Amino acid sequence: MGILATELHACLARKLGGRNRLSGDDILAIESLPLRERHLKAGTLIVDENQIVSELCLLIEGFACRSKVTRGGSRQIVSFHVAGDILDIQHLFFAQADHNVQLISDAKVAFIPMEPLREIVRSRPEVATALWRDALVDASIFREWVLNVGRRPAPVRVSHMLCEFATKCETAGVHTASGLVLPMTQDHIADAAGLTSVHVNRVLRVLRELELIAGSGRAFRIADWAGLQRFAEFRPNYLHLAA
Amino acid sequence: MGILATELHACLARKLGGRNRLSGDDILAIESLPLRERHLKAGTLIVDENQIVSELCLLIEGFACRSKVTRGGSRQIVSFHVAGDILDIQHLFFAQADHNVQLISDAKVAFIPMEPLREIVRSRPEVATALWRDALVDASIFREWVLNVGRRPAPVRVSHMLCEFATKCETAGVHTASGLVLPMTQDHIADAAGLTSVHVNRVLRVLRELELIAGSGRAFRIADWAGLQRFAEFRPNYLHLAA
DNA sequence: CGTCAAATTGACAAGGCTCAAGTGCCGTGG
DNA sequence: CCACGGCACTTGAGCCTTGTCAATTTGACG
Repeated sequence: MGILATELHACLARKLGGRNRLSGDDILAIESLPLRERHLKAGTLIVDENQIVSELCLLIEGFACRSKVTRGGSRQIVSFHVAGDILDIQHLFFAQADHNVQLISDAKVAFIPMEPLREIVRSRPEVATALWRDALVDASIFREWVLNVGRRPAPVRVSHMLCEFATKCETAGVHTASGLVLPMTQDHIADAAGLTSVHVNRVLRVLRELELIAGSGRAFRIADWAGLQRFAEFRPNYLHLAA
Repeated sequence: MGILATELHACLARKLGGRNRLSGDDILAIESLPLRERHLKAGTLIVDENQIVSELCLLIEGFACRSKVTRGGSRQIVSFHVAGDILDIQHLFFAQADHNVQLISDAKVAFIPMEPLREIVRSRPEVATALWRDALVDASIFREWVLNVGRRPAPVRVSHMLCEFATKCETAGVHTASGLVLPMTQDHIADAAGLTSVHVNRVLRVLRELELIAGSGRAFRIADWAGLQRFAEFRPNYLHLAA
């Protein structure tokens, strides 16, 4: 395992320890997990729908998303992920995947075999609780996405998505919200918002005209963080960052 | 607790035992939970957004939904629930609610105080696992809803929703899929599908013309279950009913 | 038989999609 | 160092799905 592995374990321990009280033994158990590190290219499909999954994937560095596809072939992204996120905890219980997990940028990930993890979950309730809680936050975010995609007009919808992403990035320590540089293309944003990339482009232009964001292409930044949040009706409570 | 309480406990035990292996002690622990039964009227708000929640609610009989509301006041229903469903397990970990839970029909529910439940979760890993798994199924359904609302045209979207609801009803033993009588109004369907009730009405007419459903108003039934599933591109894998 | 909520229908408006063309950027190879 | 190719971004025109507004009908229930 060595030095490198320790860094990865630390990432996991930080993630789980953050909002939970883990004992020293809990941390030790986590650090004893075997894990396999990989550097993967942008676009790599980590989990494919219907695939049988036997490892958990932890995102150490970079960005990823989960998506589902219509029979007609249109894609819907259902979540974005940043460094520190656990990508498919559900496979602790479901062998077969019901969605895709794909890298948005080049990334560093760690794979953990399910079996030892299941053992820890059985023997260490606090660790199980920490993972469970994390999954519940995910679920809360999905609910907000249903609302966002179902009921908000495109400009608000896209802004809301940007606010959430910026907040996740800031929380993960990737960068500050106001300096946001998006790893995703307008196609990604479109697939996440349930819009076309053409329309996302137009919406971004409007946001630029409102001086909520500035710059062009992928390299834009949030020009007015408070204003964008107001416009997006963004209230981060559903991210359950506190407590 | 007596005879009546035993029936409610049985409901919970059945729900959790179904896809999990619970020991006799696990069942005993569940049956020792204090619970409070209530008969409530259609429309009752069980959980209000931002409210502090200290009890878990189990739906024994009847139908419920969870919803979120836009600043502008439009409502998005994020899930429907049938007899046997656990309505807000997330409050094991989050005191503050991030969405509403409301009854669609008159219903019988049971409230379980969180503290004894937390104790069981700490001491009985198998019970915790069963609850956790249930929450992961919920999350999977939310993902499907994001896809449904984000990427499917209205007629397919509504059909898909009907298929899911019929399947949940059948699984819960409420009635068979083909004899479905909806407890919800077209307003509910609209708020769930991210459409207007006017448009839902038009869509239902189309489905009737296609002879996928029959009857009028709320009292319609599925006329062609296989056909409706095909039309809706409904694949129940995301409900994780097996294994 | 009156009342009220839900369902139904029509006419019109609009937000977002499709199709299509063009631009800018960046990495690669000559 | 420059030319080329590819990919993402940008913009325009016209269409279509869905929303809005408003009136009417239906059905359940007291």
